[in-house]
Parts: sequence; C-alpha cells; structure tokens
Amino acid sequence: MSAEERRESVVRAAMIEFARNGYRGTSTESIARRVGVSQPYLFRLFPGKQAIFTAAAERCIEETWRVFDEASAGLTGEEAAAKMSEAYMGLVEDGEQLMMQMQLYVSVFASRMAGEDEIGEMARRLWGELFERVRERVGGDVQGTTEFFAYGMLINTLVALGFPREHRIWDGFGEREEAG
Amino acid sequence: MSAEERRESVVRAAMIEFARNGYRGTSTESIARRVGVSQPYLFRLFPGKQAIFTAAAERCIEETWRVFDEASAGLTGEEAAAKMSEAYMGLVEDGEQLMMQMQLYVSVFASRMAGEDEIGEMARRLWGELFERVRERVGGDVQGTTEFFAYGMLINTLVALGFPREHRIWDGFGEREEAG
DNA sequence: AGAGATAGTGATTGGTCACTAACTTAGAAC
DNA sequence: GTTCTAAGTTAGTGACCAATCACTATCTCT
Repeated sequence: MSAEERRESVVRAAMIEFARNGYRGTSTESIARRVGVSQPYLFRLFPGKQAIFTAAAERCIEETWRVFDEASAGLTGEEAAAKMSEAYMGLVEDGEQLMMQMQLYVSVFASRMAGEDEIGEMARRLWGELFERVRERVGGDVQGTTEFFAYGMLINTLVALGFPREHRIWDGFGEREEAG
Repeated sequence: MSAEERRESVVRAAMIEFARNGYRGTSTESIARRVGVSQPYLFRLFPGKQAIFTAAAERCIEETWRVFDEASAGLTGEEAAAKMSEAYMGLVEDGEQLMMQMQLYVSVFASRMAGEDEIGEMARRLWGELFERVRERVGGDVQGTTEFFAYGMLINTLVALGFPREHRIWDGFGEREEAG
C-alpha cells in the first residue's frame, strides 16, 4: 500500500479513536492497531500525534459540508435547509462525527491557551467556509443561517449529553426541526 | 483548614485545570499544586480523579444557573432573557467556564461509550433543571427557551473556536442577541 | 499528661505513552 | 542479479502519572 493510501486510512482510524477518547486519551498505539500497522510507522507518515489529530479534525469539518451538499443538491431556501437538517441529524446520531467535532472545539481552545493557534486558524477557516456555503445554499440570509447553526449546536449538546429523543428537552424542536 | 474547605478549594482549582487541559490532560499533581497541598492528599479528600472531575462539572452547571438567576432576578419574559444572555456572554467570555462545560459534554459521551453513565445522569439532571428554570424565568415558552439555549450553544462554539467579535460570523446575532 | 482524631507529607510503584534508532523485506529498473 | 527505493518492523528510552503506604504534626477533650 502506498504511503498516501496509508495516510488516508490513518486519518479514518484517527477520527474514530480521537472521537471516542479525545486527544490525550488516544494513544498512537490504538490508532496504529486500528489501521493494522506498527505504532512507530505512524511517525513516518505524520510528523507527530498532533498532525494526525489536525488531519482528522480537518476531514471532520469537510465531511460535514459533503453531507450537507449531497443532501441539498439542486435545492435552495427552506427546502435545502430542511434536507440539510435531516442529514445532519443522521450524521451526528451515532456520535462519532459529533464527538470528533467537539474534541476539535476543545483542542482549539487548549492550543490557543498554549500559545499556538495553528489548529485554530484551520478550524476557523473551514468553519467559516462551511457557514458561507450553507448560507449560499439556503439563499443568502445571514440570520437564517445563524439560526440554522445555532440549532445544530444545540443538537450537538443534547446528543452528547445522551438525552433520549423522547425527552421533553427535545420538544422545542417540534415546529422547527427544519432549523437544526 | 477543614477537609470540607479543602474540598471546596480543590473543586475550584480542578475547574481551572480541567477546563484548560481536559480530563486526561490534567494531572492530579497540577490540581494539588494549584490548591497548595500534596498530590496524595487529594485522594484523602476524594475517592479518585474521576470524582474530582465530576464535582467540578457539577459546580460548573450550577454556577451557570446562579449567574442566570442573579442577572434576571425579579424579571420575566424578554427582559429576563436579555439579561441572562448578556450575563452568559460575560460568563463565557474568558473561556474558563465555557471550556469546563465543553469538557463535560465530551466526558459524558466518553463515559457512556465506556459503559458507565453516572456522570451522564448527573449532567442530564442538572441540564434539565437549568432548562426548566430558564423556562420558568422567561415565562414558560418551550420553543423560546429552546431557541435561547440554541443560540447559547452557538456562542459556545464560536468563542471556543476563537472567532473575534468583529468577525462576520457574529453578524447574525445583531438583531437577536437577546436570544443567545 | 496522654489518648484519639484530623490534617497533611514523602517515597514509591506499576503502568502508559510519544517518539527514535536501527534493521528487514519486497518490488522495480537496469 | 544486483542495486536502489519505499514500506514496514522490533526493540528501546525517558518522561509522566494515578494511586498506595507508611509516616508526622497539630489540635481537642478529659
């Protein structure tokens, strides 16, 4: 297998491991085991653990747009928003993508506190792009897009906390599921 | 100093350390150093590291209500919501409280994946209570309360990512800052 | 004075982890 | 068939860390 292909499978494995266990909680050993290579070989493919995390985080946001794009292809306005909401629920439901996203937020902040903001710059760039793309897709309304993302972030929280879908806390989504 | 007072200062120190470095990234040594006691003594005050984290997380949510309550005392409806939003921005601005909150979400999910949901039960209980209290304060509107929390969670994300307040991504809050 | 309880410490231990160095194997080029 | 290169391994290191154990110091009550 070529190094490039290996890197790809490392990123995929890393997304799972980092999502489940966080940055510090994930050992390079566990990623290597999932990929099926020896642990030291990861350091041939990436300069270090941080670089693997960054690659996984980058992929995570990109994947979000891919899902939005596929779900709403050819649509605009409320229709597009509704399809994207639905798709987002599906994406986030199993928790893997959601937790990678949360781990990214947490890591960006920690990095900024530690004086380096490389991963933060990347995250803001990709997040900004995602926002703009969604805005274009739903028709250029900034406030509507903001609302869309706001409900998305609330979904993130409720799913992370493990509120079952029948819980009353989800009731407020009844009439506006199209916005989340 | 009494054990109870020590426990209190441990919780406060733990909130800072866990917020900045996460659960795995925080050593009991660093908490002890911040408190000003020896590391082994923490294990006299708490059964283990996890218990310290749980106590800090609990305190974190409780503090949120305390801030909401103080900010909106004697008010109802939109007025109460506006005051609480304003107060929330202040609470979250410096990042410490925000990051402890995020670390909690991440840890709840991880614990659930690991088969135990003790911390999750605590978090859902306190979060549910917070939601109900806010709902009562703003006047019983479930959808409005949901919107309030949705914008709050978006604020969390944007602050965590480090978007400066002047960034266009904040523009959608212009007319509805009262909802965040 | 002395006994009991409470607050607190130093030393240690078994284990984990990111990362390095040095070596091996397999295919392609000539 | 040898040489070159890229993919991959085994063995190891220094640092860190949660938790335990055995101990000391300081009150308080009689």
